[in-house]
Amino acid sequence: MKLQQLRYLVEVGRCGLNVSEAAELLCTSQPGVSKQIKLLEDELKVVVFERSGKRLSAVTEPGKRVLEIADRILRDVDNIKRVGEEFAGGDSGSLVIATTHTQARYALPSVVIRFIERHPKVRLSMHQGSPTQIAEWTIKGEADIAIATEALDQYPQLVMLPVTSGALRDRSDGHPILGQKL
Amino acid sequence: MKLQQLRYLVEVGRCGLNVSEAAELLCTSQPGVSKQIKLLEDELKVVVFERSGKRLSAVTEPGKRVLEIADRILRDVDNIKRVGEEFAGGDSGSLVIATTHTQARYALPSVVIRFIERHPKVRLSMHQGSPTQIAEWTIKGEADIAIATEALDQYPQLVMLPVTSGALRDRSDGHPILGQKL
DNA sequence: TAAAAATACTCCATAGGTATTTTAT
DNA sequence: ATAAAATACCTATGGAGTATTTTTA
Repeated sequence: MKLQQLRYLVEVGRCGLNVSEAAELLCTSQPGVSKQIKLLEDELKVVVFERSGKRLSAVTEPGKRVLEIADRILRDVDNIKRVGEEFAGGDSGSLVIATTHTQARYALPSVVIRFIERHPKVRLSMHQGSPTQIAEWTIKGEADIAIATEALDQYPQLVMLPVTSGALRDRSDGHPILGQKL
Repeated sequence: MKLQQLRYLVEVGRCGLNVSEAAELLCTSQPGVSKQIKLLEDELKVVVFERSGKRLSAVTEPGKRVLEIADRILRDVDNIKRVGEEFAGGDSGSLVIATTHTQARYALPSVVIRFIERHPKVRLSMHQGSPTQIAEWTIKGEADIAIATEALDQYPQLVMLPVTSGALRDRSDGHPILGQKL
């Protein structure tokens, strides 16, 4: 099994089973993609794509599972490539979090601990206040981000990112800003 | 980046940074392992292993993170290889779970749903009872496994597997029997 | 008939092996 | 003195490209 093969597989899945289109996007040749996909299917002994004659027509049940895992692997490959940048000079500075007492006490501690471990060069500070206060701090630039469950949507000057428990459960690659799971 | 390189990396980590020993276990040559590890370090721009002269002496901080992700990738590679077997003929039959009312209501539903999705050919049935009852059912062979938080350790005829929340959190590859995370 | 997949072949980059040297216990 | 890692070099596998044929929508 080669990582390339997983890339080919996933890209073909994304392109609605159009091998030629996938090859185009991957900057490679169509025969190469066809060949590697077959080799991988042989190795895994799993038919990932149903064929009607020569065209690919559907993703089989086991194929869906294979694509799912392949996708996770490729995301992890991206993660591993980012480790260098994270620990390089760029990953230093300071981050000011404004949040409510509740968040600071319950949701954040575990996240903060991991954030510090992972970004040791970042000076992290937290300011606690009411939802209104933390929003205003963030607007003034006194804080970089505000974390709360209410009131933040009242401020059009702020970009709001949803952090529902559902969204977090579904994102195995972590929150886009926090870079980790809660 | 090649999967082999990740294997080499992880194995060297496991062998206490002894490249020769790792090469032995991997059934390959020491120079090959040394070379591939360097190539990977160059590509990622991450020094994974600290060197004192020619010997490897420690794992760097970013290196720890790389090893962590590499390990996860390799586990997923194993998972993808198992998909074939899971969906092959072997993965059919029936499984009888004996459990308490509490487990059946709270812990198990989500696990059971995923188990059914993943093993569609397995006829799954659940019997609810007291801890004592379910233990006896399992001993008699009326059930295949018993799931409970108490009393099961009283029966020497049963093999007991711990399923504490801590154990589950730490196993990203899932429970040995359930084959998935709770 | 037009677009997409398979087949046939060719090439060359590189993973991995052997032999050897260097270096750290 | 010994065992481990690096270096040098060589070989051969297989990934990827081009050209072509086959197929089905």
